[in-house]
Amino acid sequence: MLGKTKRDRQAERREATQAEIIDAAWDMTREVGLAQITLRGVADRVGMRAPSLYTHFDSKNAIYDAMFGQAWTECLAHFESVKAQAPAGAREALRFAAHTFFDFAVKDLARHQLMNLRTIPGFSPSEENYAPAVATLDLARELFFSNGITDPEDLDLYTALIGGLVDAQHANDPGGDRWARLLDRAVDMYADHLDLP
Amino acid sequence: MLGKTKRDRQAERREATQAEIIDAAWDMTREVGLAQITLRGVADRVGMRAPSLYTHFDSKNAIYDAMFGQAWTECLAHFESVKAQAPAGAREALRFAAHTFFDFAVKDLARHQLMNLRTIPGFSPSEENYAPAVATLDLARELFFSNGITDPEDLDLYTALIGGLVDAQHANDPGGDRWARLLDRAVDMYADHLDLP
DNA sequence: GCTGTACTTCTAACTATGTTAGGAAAAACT
DNA sequence: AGTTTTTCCTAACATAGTTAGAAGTACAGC
Repeated sequence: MLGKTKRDRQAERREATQAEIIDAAWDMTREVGLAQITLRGVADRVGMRAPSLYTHFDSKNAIYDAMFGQAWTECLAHFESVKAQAPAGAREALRFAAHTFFDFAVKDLARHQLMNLRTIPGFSPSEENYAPAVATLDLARELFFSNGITDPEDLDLYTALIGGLVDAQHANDPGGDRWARLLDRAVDMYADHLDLP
Repeated sequence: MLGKTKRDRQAERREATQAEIIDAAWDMTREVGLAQITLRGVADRVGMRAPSLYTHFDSKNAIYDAMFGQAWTECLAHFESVKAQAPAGAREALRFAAHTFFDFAVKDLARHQLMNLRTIPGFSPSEENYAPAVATLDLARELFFSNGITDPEDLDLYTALIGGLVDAQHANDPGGDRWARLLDRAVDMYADHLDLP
């Protein structure tokens, strides 16, 4: 029997090519840095010439946009994959979430740069590729809710706190742990502030 | 009577020209954004052609470097000018410092971007122009010391906390106050954590 | 006052990069 | 088989930072 819906080989190949292009873009990013990738370099890695990339992406920023979406989709998937392992107590849950995010951010600096820092001049994510970032935050919101933390400002304070530690670590001691080791203390401070058990 | 040391008109003019150039660079920054300034644009504003700037600065990044130094020098001066107004209690002093820094950062986003965010690809400040940033942090360290907070980790946590709020405000709600209004709460949380009166 | 030296600015040009125009080749459809 | 659509190419443009080398300017010493 044939597949129910006839496969669209053309669309499949197109998607595969696009995936190949962003993979190549990540490759080059890890070699030369996020801002230093060039269309000619990316094209080389997939055996094309630069202008051909325009068949698949409207601009260089559109490539960044796709990378942004992919990174946050990964992040969302990661959070969902460890969601079940979240411990029971509110305090422990917040600590777990903090570590999950922090480790993910520190694991790949270029990725973190694209996801969380406004580092590419002129680039801002499209609505479409911003969606998984929103979804990830929703997941955090959910976790907070299920632990009785419902005030949006509480979550804002938490994200600023954890984000501040990540950024400080990234900017002032990359590869080290000067701020990483403050993470548990920070979460405890926050949990105490909310009178969590 | 003549001045004791003969004036070096050449050096004077040179410095004046350099100052004019960074002023023009700030001008253009405020019009088009920090990353979008061009040597030709800056040169135009001082009645020159782009290559002439190389008589005064080694590269575009050297101009950013000078701007960086100037911005932190301003910041240091600002901190020193309000230092005397710092209130007596430790908690109040921390709150005062937080507001001073936060307001300074939010007042000029481009400046904050250059001072605190790694936003210009390939640029990192020279030792020389990083000095006023270090001096500013020393001032904070001093304030902490004089309020009995001596553990370096305590200061690290504080800077990450305040920096996190600034960055969150800047990235997610520029011009608004979604994180700005959490500032006092954050400082109180921190002060409670350190058992400050 | 003239002249040589050092400094400043200029024009012309190079290189790298994102991007567009328009045509050839490949694939898909009828 | 012929037509259309899609993909990729070459050629070229515009903008940017930067370099080379000539022309102009300021000033010290004779």
